[in-house]
Amino acid sequence: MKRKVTLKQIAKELDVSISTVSKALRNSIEISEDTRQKVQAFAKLYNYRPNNIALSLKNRKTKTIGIIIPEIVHHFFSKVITGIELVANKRGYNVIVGLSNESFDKEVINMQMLANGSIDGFILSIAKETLQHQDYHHFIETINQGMPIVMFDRVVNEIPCDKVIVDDVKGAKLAIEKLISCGCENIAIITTKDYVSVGKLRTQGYIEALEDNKMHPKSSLILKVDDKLLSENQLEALEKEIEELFKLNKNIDGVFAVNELYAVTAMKVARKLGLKIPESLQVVSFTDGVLSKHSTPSLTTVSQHGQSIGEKAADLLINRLEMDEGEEGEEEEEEIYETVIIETELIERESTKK
Amino acid sequence: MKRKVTLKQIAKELDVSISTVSKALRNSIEISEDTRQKVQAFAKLYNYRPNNIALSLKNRKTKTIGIIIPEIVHHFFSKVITGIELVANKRGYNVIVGLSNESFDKEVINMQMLANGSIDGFILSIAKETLQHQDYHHFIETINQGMPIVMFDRVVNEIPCDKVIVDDVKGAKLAIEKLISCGCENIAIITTKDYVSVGKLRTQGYIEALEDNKMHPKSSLILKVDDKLLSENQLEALEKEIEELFKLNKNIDGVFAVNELYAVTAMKVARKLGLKIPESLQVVSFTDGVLSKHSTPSLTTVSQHGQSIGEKAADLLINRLEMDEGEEGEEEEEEIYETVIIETELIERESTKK
DNA sequence: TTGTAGGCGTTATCAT
DNA sequence: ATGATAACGCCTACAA
Repeated sequence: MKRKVTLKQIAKELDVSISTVSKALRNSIEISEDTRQKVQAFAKLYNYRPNNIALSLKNRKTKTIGIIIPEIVHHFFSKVITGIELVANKRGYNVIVGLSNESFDKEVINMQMLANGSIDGFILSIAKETLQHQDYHHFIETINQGMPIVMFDRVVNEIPCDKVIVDDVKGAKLAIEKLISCGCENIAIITTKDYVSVGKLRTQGYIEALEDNKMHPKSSLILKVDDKLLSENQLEALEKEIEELFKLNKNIDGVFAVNELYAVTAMKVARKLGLKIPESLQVVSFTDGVLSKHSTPSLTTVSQHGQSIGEKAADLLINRLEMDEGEEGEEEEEEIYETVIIETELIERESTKK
Repeated sequence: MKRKVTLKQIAKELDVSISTVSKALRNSIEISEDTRQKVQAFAKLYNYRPNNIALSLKNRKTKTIGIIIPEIVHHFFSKVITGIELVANKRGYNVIVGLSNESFDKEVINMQMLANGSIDGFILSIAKETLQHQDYHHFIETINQGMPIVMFDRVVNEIPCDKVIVDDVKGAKLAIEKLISCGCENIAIITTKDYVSVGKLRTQGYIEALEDNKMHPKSSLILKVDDKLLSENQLEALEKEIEELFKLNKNIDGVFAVNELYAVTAMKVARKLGLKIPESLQVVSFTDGVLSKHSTPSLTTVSQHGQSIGEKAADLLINRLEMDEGEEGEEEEEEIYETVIIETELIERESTKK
């Protein structure tokens, strides 16, 4: 097995100095045509490739991006990664992934592991636990050390960094307006407890949309599910809560669910109760994933364009990284951070009327 | 913004040598209690962390694992990543992800990017295109350079490396036997063209299981779908092919689909044709993902245990990496490679009878 | 045209 | 008990 060949070895083999080899390979005009040829031929033969680690150390930049997300088995997050990877690779960067698993500690540890030189900057979405603790010191510290962060989806305003989000309020309004325009008069929402920021915002959009249309939001139609029911796989409990909702409010003719799983489960319960979709009950969901497309009936959803979010986040981060290059030491120069809003889109399928 | 502090800076600040600082931080007994305290206090204050890149360069190992998979927006692959990440982190490794997007070129490029020092070893699943070209030189080269590879799921025997696979034949038999034991007499299979290795193996399992039970596999019941229909999002075409299958074979009472999407689509078509599931048609699918769990009816599936696959792959790789440590140069010592088979499991849900 | 030396941050070995 | 030096692999300013 031929170990990876280095400049040094080539130099020794060809009996020239290391710097000659280095220059020859970079086609420096300082080097004679002759040796250049010789070196390049040899390098090609032995399949020489500069060692990334050495380059990183020398250039003080790794050309890799650290991603920290709560979980990867999740359509939205994997779409985002796809987007990040796409533009990262296009711009010569690699992507290293850490999972927080919704845990504060794992988020902190993972960030520390990566922040010690392994990466140039972070793209991340905050863990639920961190959101609850409201402890953001690890983000602040990372940023203070000169490592830029771009947050997406689950962000928090007080952190000075670029952000890419979806207008959850607006997206929810899109959904509700669709239901209203299709004749719904008693629209329920299935959402999460308020500490999940996106759940809260979508609920807010629901309420605003109703009010905009002179309809009165009724608290009995707002079901705030404990999202542990989701993560801990307690489908039955979720079904029971939803069934209760329907039974206590027989006049429900529209449902807005803040995620696919709630939507699919609501449809299941509804079917069990004899409701026809979309004839007697219409359903719209947030988050456009696999379930929506392949459920029966397929779901009308508000798409967040996860991939676009990833692409934008990567561009923001890399722009900042490469911007910094010019002005290394120039202390505290009134950084301006951007918050990009990716437009949501209503994707109409079979769970609503035309 | 206080840049990351280095040994050098601490040394200067405290007016000692770099090596003293280094030793003090590692609690060397060579250093006086006094200076040790002083250095450690200072280091803590400035939140000193050794630079990973420098360590990697010095130790010639990065403590990171490169993953190359065809795509990440895919329940199975993200489960595998979860598994890899879990044990990698536990054993002090990071994980860097590259997507081949099923393309040969991207697979090669991604591997090259990572193989130049960024990682210690690969865990990968081969791109479809590579499987078709049957061009595996990039794997061979990587291995020859002393960088171990662990392949999972889509593997190819001729490459000398550890492998983690599922017994696709056996898994398929599990599915067919379930259908037979539930009274099915005309079982169709919806599978892929043969160049997709797992599709081929599952088809083989289907045929063997039928023969084992003295039933005659009929070619009219074997639908080999061009898997481009899947990736290019041409659901209608898929539906049409399946509808055709049902119409030409009215007596079908069981369907085995080699993936969730085929299964869900088959159920959709069946429902359209007025077939009741599971009363008049039973369905079993390979690959246990989100769709199976949340479709209506929920799907009986053969679970591949993606997370276990990932965990096992990571353990195999890290074991090999840490084994190598002892015997660096010891040339060609009759490497023994392992192929681990992760057992499949039948998960019974509503699409089959009890 | 080629080579030397220094440095990126660390650690290990060998002085002092 | 502390420090100088070399090395990991690469690049580059400067010297020859």
